[in-house]
Amino acid sequence: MPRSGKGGRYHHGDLRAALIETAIAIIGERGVRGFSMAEATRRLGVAVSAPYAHFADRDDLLAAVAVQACELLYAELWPPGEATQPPAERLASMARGYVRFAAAHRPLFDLLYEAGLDKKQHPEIEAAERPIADAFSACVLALSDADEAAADDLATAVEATAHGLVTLLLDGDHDGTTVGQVAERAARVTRALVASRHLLGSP
Amino acid sequence: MPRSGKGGRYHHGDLRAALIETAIAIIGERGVRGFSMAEATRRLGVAVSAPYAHFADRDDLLAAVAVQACELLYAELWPPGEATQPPAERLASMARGYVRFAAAHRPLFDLLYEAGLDKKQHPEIEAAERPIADAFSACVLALSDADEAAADDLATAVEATAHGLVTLLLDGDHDGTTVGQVAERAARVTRALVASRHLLGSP
DNA sequence: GTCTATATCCCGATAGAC
DNA sequence: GTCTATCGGGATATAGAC
Repeated sequence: MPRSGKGGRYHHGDLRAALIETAIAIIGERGVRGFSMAEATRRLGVAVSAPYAHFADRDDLLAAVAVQACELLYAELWPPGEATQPPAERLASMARGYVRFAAAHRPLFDLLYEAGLDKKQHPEIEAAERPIADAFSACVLALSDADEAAADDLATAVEATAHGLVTLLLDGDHDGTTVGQVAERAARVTRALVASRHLLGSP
Repeated sequence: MPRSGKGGRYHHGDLRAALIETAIAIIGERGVRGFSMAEATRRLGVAVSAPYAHFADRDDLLAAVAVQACELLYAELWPPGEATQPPAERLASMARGYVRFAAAHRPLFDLLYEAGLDKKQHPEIEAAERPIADAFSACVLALSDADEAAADDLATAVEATAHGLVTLLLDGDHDGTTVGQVAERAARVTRALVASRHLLGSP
């Protein structure tokens, strides 16, 4: 950690990036609600006012972290080279990836679903989420013979299941179950939903 | 609201209950993280120190609210007279009830899954959750020919799906979908999972 | 059981110097 | 772009009177 001595001027190479990194660390330790600008500046050894040269306010910094979270999630869901698999297996693979991402980057996962960020005021987040939804739609449409209503039913079911499994895992209901086991479970449930997708539609 | 005048002594009929009620209201408006003891006392017109005659600290009050939430959820999942339905329908019915509860009592639902309460330090909460898990197990075991592993697979899948659907609904991905529609969706996904439950087991 | 008063701490954000 | 200094606010929790 570069410091130019007590009280001296301090120039970080890239304070903006350092703030995002530190925010992730703090969120990991104390949760989103436990994050504060003050704590971040303390850890970096900069003045409390320094972040405001890079971010308008606390939410603006959290939004930047959220964007990074989306990019990482997308990379985990859609690894290069998987595009050749059949849609059902890609879907199961995405469910696995979702679980793995949440477990490996819990602070980021929590931020996305627990931060209460106003996405209307942070369109960057919506833009970063778009590719994820698109990757999903591609798989699901292929399994529904381009029937959009059926595709939506299946997509919602798979998304909800993966999300729900992760939540239950992270909230401590894991009686010794490992991340890998939960990921496999998500994949199996996804296959089961695909198999009985004809039951998912409205009557 | 009974007040004995500005500055005068104030005796609420049941401050403990009033605090729980007010906490629910505040959580509903500002979320769990937006709740504070100070705000609660302000709304009730009592001194900031008054709650400490009934609760050790902020978490202790939130734990009491969580217990009440569990009782309400249990009542919604297990309405009297439904015990006679076949297990699959009871299960679908519970999924519906879960969605309805979350939508109707969002502050309480959020508290249960977002509060980060240390359940080890609040065994009352675990005790209040027990009946819910038990009601669930009863349905699922009947559908699995008493195969405990299979029962656990199905239970986890159904729980996760209902939970995930609710989360997606509450987090704003409802493009005009109503609570009733999501509840029906949860019921249908549950039936689909029951139908393909043979796919849920580990290989 | 409730009040008044207070101690202690943390936070977000800004102004102005350099 | 970063620092120093500061304002204004809100939080939890305790002590002691009644």
